[in-house]
Amino acid sequence: MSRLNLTTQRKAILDLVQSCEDHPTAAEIMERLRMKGHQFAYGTVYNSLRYLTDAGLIRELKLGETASRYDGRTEDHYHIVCKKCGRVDEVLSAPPAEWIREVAAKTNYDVHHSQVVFEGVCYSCKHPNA
Amino acid sequence: MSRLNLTTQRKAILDLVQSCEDHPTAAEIMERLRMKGHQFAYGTVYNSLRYLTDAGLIRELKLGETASRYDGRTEDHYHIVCKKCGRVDEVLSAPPAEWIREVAAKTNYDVHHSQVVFEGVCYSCKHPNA
DNA sequence: ATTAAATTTATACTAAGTCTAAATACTATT
DNA sequence: AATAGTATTTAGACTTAGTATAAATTTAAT
Ligand SMILES: [Mn+2]
Ligand SMILES: [Mn+2]
Ligand SMILES: [Zn+2]
Ligand SMILES: [Zn+2]
Repeated sequence: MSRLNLTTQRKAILDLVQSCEDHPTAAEIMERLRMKGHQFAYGTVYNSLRYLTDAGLIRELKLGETASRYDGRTEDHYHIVCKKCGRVDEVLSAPPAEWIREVAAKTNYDVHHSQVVFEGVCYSCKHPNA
Repeated sequence: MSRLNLTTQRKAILDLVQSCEDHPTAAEIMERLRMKGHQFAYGTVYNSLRYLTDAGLIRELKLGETASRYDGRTEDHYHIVCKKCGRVDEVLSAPPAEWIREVAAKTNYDVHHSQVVFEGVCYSCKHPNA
């Protein structure tokens, strides 16, 4: 509940993640920071990503790969992973509220949140002809 | 496409996973095997779990925790994790086909599969009075 | 200017899982 | 049954992603 403290490092990392069209891993973020001339300590990148995630300014995605990915979009949305090329796209339609209610009723849980990862084959991989 | 070869180790691990009411991690599986008097090499447990998963006899669950969990139920179903106590329960209702079709249409993917993990608070954690 | 608190840095460490090479166990063939 | 060939297990080294620690630096407060 302490107020937001955006240091140079945190600001640079936030800017970078927000500017991404994709969903980079921590390693990719470090690489891109280096390309922009920044040189932050390894641990600082991880600390900052956690800080920014906790502050709600970015999102951490666990898509079942070995490494987390990060997302500058903070509104609720989901992802779809191409099992051919690995690209990750946005899924903006939410699961129907009716289904969530059904799950809550059947499991006796208060359902707070759902993480959905679709898997499939993307358009480009489906049509390999340029 | 080679035929199934259930060695002593693989059979013991399969039996154990199928007998579980819960969704144990590899470490928990090793622990339980040891309790039953088995003593398999660390790597063998991992190899066997992969083998059995590839053969479709068990399922690997990636619920966003640090370690994979394993599931003797092979029919399609989902999971809900209690953020208070960590327990993992089954979710047997499938996402509406209509929603999947919508996602496929909007993303231009062939959607093969979806991984859904709900998060919430379980009944016992909601009602802490015995 | 002094002190205190927060952050960064470098580096050590942990946890989960994979890889490798030797030893062992199966299978098929003679 | 002996032999050779293939598959599996084993022990242990290694990898990857991330966390923890302690000293150095920065920032904020008095
Ligand atoms: Mn996204
Ligand atoms: Mn299950
Ligand atoms: Zn693709
Ligand atoms: Zn609970």
